[in-house]
Amino acid sequence: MTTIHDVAKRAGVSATTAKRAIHEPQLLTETTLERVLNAIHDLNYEPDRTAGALRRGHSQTIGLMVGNIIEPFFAQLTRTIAKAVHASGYALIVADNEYDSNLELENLRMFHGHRVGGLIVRSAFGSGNLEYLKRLHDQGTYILEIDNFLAGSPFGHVMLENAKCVEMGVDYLHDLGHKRIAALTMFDAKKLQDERGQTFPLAMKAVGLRVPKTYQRGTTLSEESAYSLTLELMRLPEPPTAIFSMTGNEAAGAFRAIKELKLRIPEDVSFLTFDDYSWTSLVDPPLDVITQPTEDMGLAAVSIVLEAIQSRNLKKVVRKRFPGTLIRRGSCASPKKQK
Amino acid sequence: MTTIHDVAKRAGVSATTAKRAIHEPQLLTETTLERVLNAIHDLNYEPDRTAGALRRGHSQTIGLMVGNIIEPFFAQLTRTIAKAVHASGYALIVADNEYDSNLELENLRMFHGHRVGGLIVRSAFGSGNLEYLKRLHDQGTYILEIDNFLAGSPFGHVMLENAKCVEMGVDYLHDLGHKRIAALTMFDAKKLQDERGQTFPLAMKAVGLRVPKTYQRGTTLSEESAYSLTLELMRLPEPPTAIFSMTGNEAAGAFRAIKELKLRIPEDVSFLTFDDYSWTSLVDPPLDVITQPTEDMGLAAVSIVLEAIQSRNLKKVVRKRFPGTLIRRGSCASPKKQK
DNA sequence: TTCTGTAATGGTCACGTGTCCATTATTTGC
DNA sequence: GCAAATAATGGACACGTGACCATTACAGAA
Repeated sequence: MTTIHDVAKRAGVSATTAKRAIHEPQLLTETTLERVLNAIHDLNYEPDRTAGALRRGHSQTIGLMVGNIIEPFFAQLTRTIAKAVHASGYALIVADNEYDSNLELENLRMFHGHRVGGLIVRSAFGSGNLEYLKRLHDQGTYILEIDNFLAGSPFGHVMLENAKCVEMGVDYLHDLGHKRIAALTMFDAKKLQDERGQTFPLAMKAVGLRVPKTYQRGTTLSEESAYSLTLELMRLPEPPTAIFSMTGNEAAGAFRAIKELKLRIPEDVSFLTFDDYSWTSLVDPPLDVITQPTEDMGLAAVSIVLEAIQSRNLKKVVRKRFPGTLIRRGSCASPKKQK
Repeated sequence: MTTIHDVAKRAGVSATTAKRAIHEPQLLTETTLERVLNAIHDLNYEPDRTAGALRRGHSQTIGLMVGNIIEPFFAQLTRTIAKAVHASGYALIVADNEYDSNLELENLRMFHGHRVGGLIVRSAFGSGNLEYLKRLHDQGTYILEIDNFLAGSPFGHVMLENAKCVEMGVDYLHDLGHKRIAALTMFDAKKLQDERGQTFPLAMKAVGLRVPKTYQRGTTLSEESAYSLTLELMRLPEPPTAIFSMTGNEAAGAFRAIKELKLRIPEDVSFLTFDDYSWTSLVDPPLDVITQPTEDMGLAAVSIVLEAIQSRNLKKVVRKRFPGTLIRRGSCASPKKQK
């Protein structure tokens, strides 16, 4: 394995000087610098970051824990974050918790073992791992939550303006004349700290509507559970005239169910969902969506984390919110048109 | 930072004994083992893997380089691989090359710097980085290609039976009576080492058909280029009666173009694509697809890489192929029905 | 008891780097 | 032309671990 000593030898300088060519090139003579850089190039030298990490106390590595990499929201986030992280010379270690606290804990241990400098985390529900996150922080890892945050969390976060978005959606449907609106979300909201689920009943109340008990059944955020919940909702004696899906993932299941019931959108039921996934504009009719500035959120997260690490200010807490945008494509209409 | 020495002190044993509790517990007395494990638990000790990596020569880390994390095929692959890798106590560092050799090289350097033990790579086209991969291998990283492989590559790979799948697709369309079949793929096949693109003309020839010059225009594998290519193809004086998309990514663009031209599937044009992405069964009509056993391929890749690393046999070359499956949903029909 | 073999535990060192302090070359001020 | 200041380079050491060798404890055979 080529080391800095090999480089130094070939360039005819000391190891310290060779190191400076990498970290503090302005301290070297032009000719010395060139000699070292040539040696680095000739030998294909690449500094051993595992050694650097040992000396420094943490690796030049950022951990990213998402809910489920397959969901386009997280895939997009991962990609944006990976790119930004690499641009700063850091590596990105990725894991997903599958919304499960136990799996999450295992992955947190893994991040701990690798002494990641920063951790961007989309926590599983349940907040069981907040203590471990605090320990990680005490031990030198900068923590930033993304997309949601744990109750009582002392850490910063980057999030969508969930409440405003839900209000926007409810207002939109209410203005169209809908009274029976069902949300696909987790309804056990107090315990689960899901802003969208928590806001929905409040937003309904604000426009003078209420959520029937029969609509208050939660999903587990999966496509399958949204599918079966939608089937049940639409078979009620008084089915909703509009369905408001709180994630793009659930939307796929709900859409499938509506198609299967041979219901027409928007004639029989209006459909609105979070997340502008590519399929939402390919289906018939194209769907109305509330889209998130995923890329901006990812870049913001990386810049917050790297700034904190590089300034060695692990105590800095940044909390940032991003607005969503409603895109109308024709899947929501006035219920008067409905039979 | 808690180290093994702190653990040893608390357990009243030497550091070496404490280490054995982790690596060779069978060598210790039951009571000694228990004392050490308790100390580990009490102190929340997590071994510093950066130190271990320095000593061992490589980190307990696998690198994964994919084309584009956003594409569901790679997202699914990433997830499967991440899970399997974590289960063996390794971490996964992820990067994507965006099909660009320069970006790929930067990421390879990053992997090199982190001394990854293994690398699963979906190379960008152009094979410009084969030399760097060979150097990485000489230096101690086990390399496995996935989804494609570079011309002249000495490494193992895990791939779909691309030729058989293309033949299957062409046979299917030919049996339905199609003569004018257009493929959405890269047509500069010799240079670009794309099995699907290379096989298509051969498979056509095998059933007595030929590919008109006007159909021999390539895409860049992106949704956008497939969109514009499809527009052009369908506006030809003799447009194809069937379109065969070689990736799910391109299928989205092509489908969008067909919809925009108000053409009906399958009445006006039949549509067949690789990759069973979730939207393909949501649109109207649901699409006929050739699906890949993505999960199996990911698991196979991880097991090959970990086996090689753990047996310290970096020279082992494994080449494994997986079959694709044709799923018929109604987007392909006999051209007789077409106007 | 004494010897021998094995089980159990302890000690030492190097991995390659980043940081700090020390030394040598060169320029500046008078 | 010489001291003082500054620029440029060199040397020493510790980070926490895994690998290897060394030592001690103990059981069984004579």
